[in-house]
Amino acid sequence: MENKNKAEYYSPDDEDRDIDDQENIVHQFGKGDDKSKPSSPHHKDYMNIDNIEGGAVNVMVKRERSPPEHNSMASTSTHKEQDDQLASAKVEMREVMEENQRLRMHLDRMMKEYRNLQNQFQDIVKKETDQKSSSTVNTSTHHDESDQEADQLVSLSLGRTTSDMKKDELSKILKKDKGHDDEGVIINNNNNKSLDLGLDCKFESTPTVNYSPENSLDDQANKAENGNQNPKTMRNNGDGDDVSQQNPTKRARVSVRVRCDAPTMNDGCQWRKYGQKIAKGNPCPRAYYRCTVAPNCPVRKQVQRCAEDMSILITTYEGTHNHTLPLSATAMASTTSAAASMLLSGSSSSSDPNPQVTATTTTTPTTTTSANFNGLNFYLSNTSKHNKSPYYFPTSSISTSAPNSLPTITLDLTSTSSSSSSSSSYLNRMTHNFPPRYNYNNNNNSSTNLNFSSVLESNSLPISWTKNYPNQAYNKNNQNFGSLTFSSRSSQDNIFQSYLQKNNNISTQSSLPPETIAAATKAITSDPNFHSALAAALTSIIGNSGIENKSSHVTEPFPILSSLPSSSNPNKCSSSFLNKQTSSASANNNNNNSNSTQQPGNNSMAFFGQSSSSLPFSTSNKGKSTSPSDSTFD
DNA sequence: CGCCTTTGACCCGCGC
DNA sequence: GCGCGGGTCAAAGGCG
Repeated sequence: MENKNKAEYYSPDDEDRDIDDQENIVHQFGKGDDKSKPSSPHHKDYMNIDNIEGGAVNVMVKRERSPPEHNSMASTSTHKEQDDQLASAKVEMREVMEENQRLRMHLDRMMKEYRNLQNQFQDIVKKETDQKSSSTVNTSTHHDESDQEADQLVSLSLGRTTSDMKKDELSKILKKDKGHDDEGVIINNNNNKSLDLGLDCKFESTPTVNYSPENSLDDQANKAENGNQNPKTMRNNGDGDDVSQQNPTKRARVSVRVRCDAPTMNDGCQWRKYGQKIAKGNPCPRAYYRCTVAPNCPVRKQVQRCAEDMSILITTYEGTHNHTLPLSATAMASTTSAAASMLLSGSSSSSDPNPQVTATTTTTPTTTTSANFNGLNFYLSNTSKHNKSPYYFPTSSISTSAPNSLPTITLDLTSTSSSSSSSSSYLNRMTHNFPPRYNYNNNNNSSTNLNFSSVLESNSLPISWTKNYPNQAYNKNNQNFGSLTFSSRSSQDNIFQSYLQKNNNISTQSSLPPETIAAATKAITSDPNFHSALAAALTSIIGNSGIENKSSHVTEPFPILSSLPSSSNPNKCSSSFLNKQTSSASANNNNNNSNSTQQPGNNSMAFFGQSSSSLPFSTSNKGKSTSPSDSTFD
């Protein structure tokens, strides 16, 4: 039974159909697809309200038609029985529709509240920034306040904003920034860091999205330097535009650790290798790549095997794309944005201007800020002081290193969240509280699979951020790379719980202690850093069709399913990043070396991407390397 | 032929 | 000032 089919037969738009129409649906099902469904002769009709998700009411009634030559008595009783069951089905349909209505109302209310809060937040920010700018900031910092506010508006106002910082910290940073070149621009960049997270997936419907991978730290700077930047001049001009020369406090690097057999991790972007070095302390060479999507793109990445565990690939991204990215690249981009946002928001609230996290797995007693979105570990260490650990999730490991010029955050996708029981259970609980729409597996293994893998184009191990389920498919070595979880709760609780109550299949997984809900709600609502990451993550998920998409159905609280793949290219998903695993994913288990799998289509659901066109994640580009240099480490 | 990787040389920052 | 290490350049060669 494919959800796609369900959606075809009964979409949220059809809610206002009358019952007769629904009967038609019923008959359609009866005639049609579900040949595999068992059909009991004693229950010739059955209704399976198996998935009600954000208004996507899926009602399936299978009717086994009686042959016309049945005797009249049997036929009469059968008809009566059918009528009864039809009536009950109608009743259930009404209930479902009512539930759907309630959910819509919930969503509307949430959106209204959100907008109100946004407006209030903007007011506050404006007041604060006005005060600050009048006292401590020269006029150059003013110039984009309106833009900043607009950014905040679009980007959920989350992340590192001036209001996230305490006033003294704000003024510290502003003063510090004033001491540097390009201060005006940089300050604005600073302010835009996480703000741009929400802008990364501008609500366009173009096949590419604008992306600022590392928080758009220097988005404007990059734009400014557009057109005259080449590697040589970058290196020599000393304007501070070079990645390596920028103010460390204004840049962040995101290091992604994954278990990957392939030389590099296919993140969907196009890279060109420009150097390789043997770094001290690591026998494996470090490869340097430059983004080649746009000629002047300053983004670079370093790829290196972990010395301790050669199966771990450490990819460090640095810089900001000054161009639109292929959809296949936006997933990683958004993720790194979220991570960098957390890093910078953390560092902004810290007295240490250079929080440093390495990509090593060694842990130190140093305090760190860590976050884990259901196993996606964000290491955010700070060697100088205790931090607030605003998003503590127990699976996060901690690492710090010798000082480095650039703050770096590590997304550790290698750790198995199951290894830390408390957190995994906690996170799983959180994840389970998604409405069933996110739990699209037939087996109810709600695996949110975030997949960077380049299955098709290399032998890379699918780098999946999978949820930690026992029978989680698709992880070579049974590695769970964690998953990104967006368990924003609060007012959604009601919705989700109602879903869960409605759905017996899932209810077994959904027992959520109220304290957990409360804790999660509190964590989410109280911490701006979490907001930031969450915003980025949600932005990633929702993509263009998301928040601002007025035309999207109200029945789509998170308009993801509107992008349910129907036309995806199943053969190209080299960076199928967030494929919702379904039962079909079991096939992926068998295909670590096969290039024909990991299809985001059909039963899979891609989280990242704004439209169905996003699903193929096709990055194969002849002659261009989306997964650069397969021979780097050979 | 164009684009890519490779790889030695070079540049630069930092610590001593 | 010197050495070290990280990062980058750019010529050479490979590949499709």
